[in-house]
Amino acid sequence: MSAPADSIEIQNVVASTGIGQELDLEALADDLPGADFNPDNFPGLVYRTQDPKAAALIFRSGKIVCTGAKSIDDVHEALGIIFDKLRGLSIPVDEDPEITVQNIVSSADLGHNLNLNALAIGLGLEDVEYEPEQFPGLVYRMDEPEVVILLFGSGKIVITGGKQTDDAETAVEEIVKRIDNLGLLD
Amino acid sequence: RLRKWQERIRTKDAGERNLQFALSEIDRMASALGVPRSVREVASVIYRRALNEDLIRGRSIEGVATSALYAACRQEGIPRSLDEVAEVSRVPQKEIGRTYRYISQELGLELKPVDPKQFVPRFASALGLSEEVQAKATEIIDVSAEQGLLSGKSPTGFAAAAIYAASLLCNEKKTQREVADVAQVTEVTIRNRYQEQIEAMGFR
DNA sequence: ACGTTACTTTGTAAAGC
DNA sequence: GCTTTAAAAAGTAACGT
Repeated sequence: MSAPADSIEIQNVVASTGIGQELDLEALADDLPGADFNPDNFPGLVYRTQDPKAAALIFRSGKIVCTGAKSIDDVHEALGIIFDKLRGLSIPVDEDPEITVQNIVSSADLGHNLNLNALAIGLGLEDVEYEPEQFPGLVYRMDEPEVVILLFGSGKIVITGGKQTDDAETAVEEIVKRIDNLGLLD
Repeated sequence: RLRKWQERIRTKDAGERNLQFALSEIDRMASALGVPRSVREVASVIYRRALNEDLIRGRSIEGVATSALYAACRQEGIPRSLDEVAEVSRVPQKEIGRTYRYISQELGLELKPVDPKQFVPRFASALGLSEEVQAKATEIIDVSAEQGLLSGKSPTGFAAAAIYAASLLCNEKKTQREVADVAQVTEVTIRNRYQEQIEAMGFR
């Protein structure tokens, strides 16, 4: 018996932090190999780490957004690399900058095909957005935990909007319950 | 005082002109789409509700008017695809879709997903196909939807494939290109849905 | 008729228009 | 609202061969 919750895989973690120091992004763009900085398009400088793979958006204020990491540990590792790189450029970086997880995106597999039409009506049209002409997934906004779940006909799902590691697991257990109660888990 | 009053009148006049503009646009688009007067009236009601609930702030009048018409078509059971609605509107399809989702949610329209069968009479008659083909296409949609093939699929593509399959089965063959043109989907989509549907029907 | 690439949806922070 | 970044899901579309 493989529970759907066991199939959960974190796909992306978004976090924010700050070094407590203003930055000259023009100079940083020259000193950081591989940095992308197009102030006309976007005010942040984009810097990618290879291991772990992640992308950081670095702003003039010293605030940083890290995205693309596969775990919270990877977020800390990637940001640690960036902090050290900045220190290597003689930029003062706070001792242990606070890192806040803002969003965790996970995928999972319910192990059954889903009738999305029946599910849209069963879960309640007021809480559901299902417009297959525009997107093949059914969008379900859950209150507890406060996450958004995308459900597909294959039974594969995406859970996003959570800030805690166990939000996805709680959400999967809850959605399975609700679908099962509707008799829509084949 | 006087200035305040003049502004109220000016605002009221502007609001009145905007409403008239929106309603005339709904009328124009409805005519271009060939939908009955009843649908225009439903669209007008939806637009006025959106106006009363202040849903237009931050959105274009034309976008809300177009979305109201799109919603009205669905509510009345004679849906137009977003592509078709976008063709007669000056608002991009993406914005119509986004605005529709917003007003639908805010007004609690709770419209059920579009049923592919609702496109069959219109697409089939545009292709000059008989009642027999329409009945067959409807049957194909029912059978394949019951077998779970509809989830996530575009209603127009699903209907187009069923009409293509039915035209073959009834010896009134239309090419994939002809069906694709009236349904505004690609031949690739018709091919993919068609393969699944004939298998669901037990043909091969 | 393939294969590849790219766009649709969800969430989230950042600074500025 | 928009701009940018990341990742998954599955469908659709538009390329080129």
